[in-house]
Amino acid sequence: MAARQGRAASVKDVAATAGVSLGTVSNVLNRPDRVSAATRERVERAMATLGFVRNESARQLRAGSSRTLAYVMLDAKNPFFTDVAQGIETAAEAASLSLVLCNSGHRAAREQAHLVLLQQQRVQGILVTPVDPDAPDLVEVRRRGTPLVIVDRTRADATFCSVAVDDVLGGRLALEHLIDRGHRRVAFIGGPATLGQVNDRLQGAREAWAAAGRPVEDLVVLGTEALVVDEGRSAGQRLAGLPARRRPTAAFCANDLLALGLLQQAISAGIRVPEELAIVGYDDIEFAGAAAVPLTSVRQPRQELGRTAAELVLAEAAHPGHSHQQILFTPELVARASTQA
Amino acid sequence: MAARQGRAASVKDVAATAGVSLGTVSNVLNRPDRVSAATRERVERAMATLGFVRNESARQLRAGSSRTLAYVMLDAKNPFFTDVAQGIETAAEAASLSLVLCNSGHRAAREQAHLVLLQQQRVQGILVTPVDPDAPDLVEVRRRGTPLVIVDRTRADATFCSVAVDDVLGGRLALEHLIDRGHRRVAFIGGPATLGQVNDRLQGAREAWAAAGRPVEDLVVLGTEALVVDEGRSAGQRLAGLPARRRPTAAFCANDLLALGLLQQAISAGIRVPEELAIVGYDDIEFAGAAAVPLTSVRQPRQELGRTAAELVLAEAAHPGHSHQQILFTPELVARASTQA
DNA sequence: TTGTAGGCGTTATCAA
DNA sequence: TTGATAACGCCTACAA
Repeated sequence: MAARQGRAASVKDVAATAGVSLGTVSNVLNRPDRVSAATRERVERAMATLGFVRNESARQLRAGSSRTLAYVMLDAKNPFFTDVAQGIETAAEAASLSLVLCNSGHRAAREQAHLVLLQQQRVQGILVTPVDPDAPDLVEVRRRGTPLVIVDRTRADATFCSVAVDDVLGGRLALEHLIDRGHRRVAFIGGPATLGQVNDRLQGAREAWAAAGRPVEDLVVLGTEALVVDEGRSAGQRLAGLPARRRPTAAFCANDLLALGLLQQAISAGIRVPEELAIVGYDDIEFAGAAAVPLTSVRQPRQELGRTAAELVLAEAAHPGHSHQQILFTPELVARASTQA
Repeated sequence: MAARQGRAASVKDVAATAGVSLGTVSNVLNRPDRVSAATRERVERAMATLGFVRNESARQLRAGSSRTLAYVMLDAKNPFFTDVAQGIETAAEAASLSLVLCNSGHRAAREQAHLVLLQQQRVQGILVTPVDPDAPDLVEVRRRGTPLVIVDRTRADATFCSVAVDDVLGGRLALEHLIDRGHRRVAFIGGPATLGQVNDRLQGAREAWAAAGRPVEDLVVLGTEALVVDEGRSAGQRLAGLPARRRPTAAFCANDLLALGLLQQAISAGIRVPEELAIVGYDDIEFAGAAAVPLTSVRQPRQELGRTAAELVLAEAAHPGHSHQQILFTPELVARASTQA
């Protein structure tokens, strides 16, 4: 058994069973070339029989810092964030750091608990998609010495590095696409308005609409309680309830879940998509292309977002005095059947 | 600034600036009642100004074990596993442990690397959905002293605790449902056959079919390369290509992604669901209910799976000599529009 | 109530 | 090539 009376085997135990000194064991581990082949083999055999595993806490204590990066996700069940995480992992792997994932699930208290834990673990850097990007907690993290980068949000004051996607531009792209296809009456579906992303997308939509010289009242805004499928469905019902001449021929949804709900409602009500109702979503989640009518959507460069964030946090770790950058990525419209007959 | 010449503030630094001894600082941290209010406040102020953060490595080194549990996921992008993770998190939180998530992404080497790291970190226990449940690596983990429980898989020899769902039963439930609804010719869609889960579901389907006295040849098996949307689509094309009198009136797909692909293909080919083709999926992923035609599916108790696995690993940590249990959960059929006219 | 000392496991330096 | 030793930061007896 590996554990001798409850505690795992240590270098000392290995040294004892191999009949060498503790320093020699350490050399086998860290500079094997300094050890003669014979002793090395004896030590390695001892390690195998004892089931020796290096104690990372002790290493880290000695080294003063860990070899890990952390990402505190806003919602582990949202594919958007898992894609971002994958991008981070790529960069972490390249820097031979390991990545630990934490999930706040939209709960500020949980996020804070994770942040404390991660600082205590002396991670090299923290990436976080915060519940509230303007929370003062984040400043405290950096003051205490851990580099921190904000992902998919931006802070009003520019006191942090951050990477995000230009949601205003995304909204503009969506509407320009619909305008190009000849729609003269369009619905924006999304909410609550307190979400920065929703607002930005709506603002972009309005800008494009105005730029095309269309009257404001022809861009109908339907609010939702949340960005979920159900709300898309009920928005669809409200849409269907409008008098025919006021009814939009196209809808731009603030995310794909809303769009899928809307699509489902339309299909079950016998409304043809895109002939009678064109739909544009946002996020281009995996299921967007797999929907009954494949969904046109605004795609964000998710993996790249993560990769870049990881690089920023490493840069900050290397040069603590560096100046903070707010990087804004450009979204891209992916046209599919839901907007073209 | 927190860091004095690169290194973070330690209890010693706090003691120095507060003008007390190191032991007193430790007491403020761990038994505040033993410290007079006045000194405590002085110490706390010192901590605040220095930006003191406990060093978890040092604590852990002294304590001999960490307060964390780990889950090595097979695929972080699959909602099934994130649900399982959420169940684990619930149990971890209840035991006031924190959970770290790792992702193997179906890569054995990556899984192994994670396992090594986690052992080095002296996590209290490891939960893993392994790339290969019969791999010998897993035995080595336990031999080296870290409790390990297998999630959503079972090992041929019963040398580990494991929690999984009865896939044979799941297959049976799906077919019984279709038989109940009068279908006399049914397709099973799924593959590759090397996946244990696929085989089990097919076996269950066959059992139910035989039990209903239906001829073997009326259960048509359509193989797929993988359990993804695209494969479901192409299976749908093969299905449509069958001569009308040989064409099944219902399909049981080995997972929901296949079912969504099949549904999409059917809708675009103008086949009515469920009137001309009934569809049953498996997993009941979030989008199953949000599909164009809401999908009947076999649901697995995902969160409960995770919760139970966490409890098992904690039990094993508490009683290293305990006997291993293979827990098999019961799936449940969720009937929706895709099978009822 | 506060201070002192020893040790957790690892690594690196220095001496043999 | 190998061995002895000190140090990383924290916690807890035990002593004052």
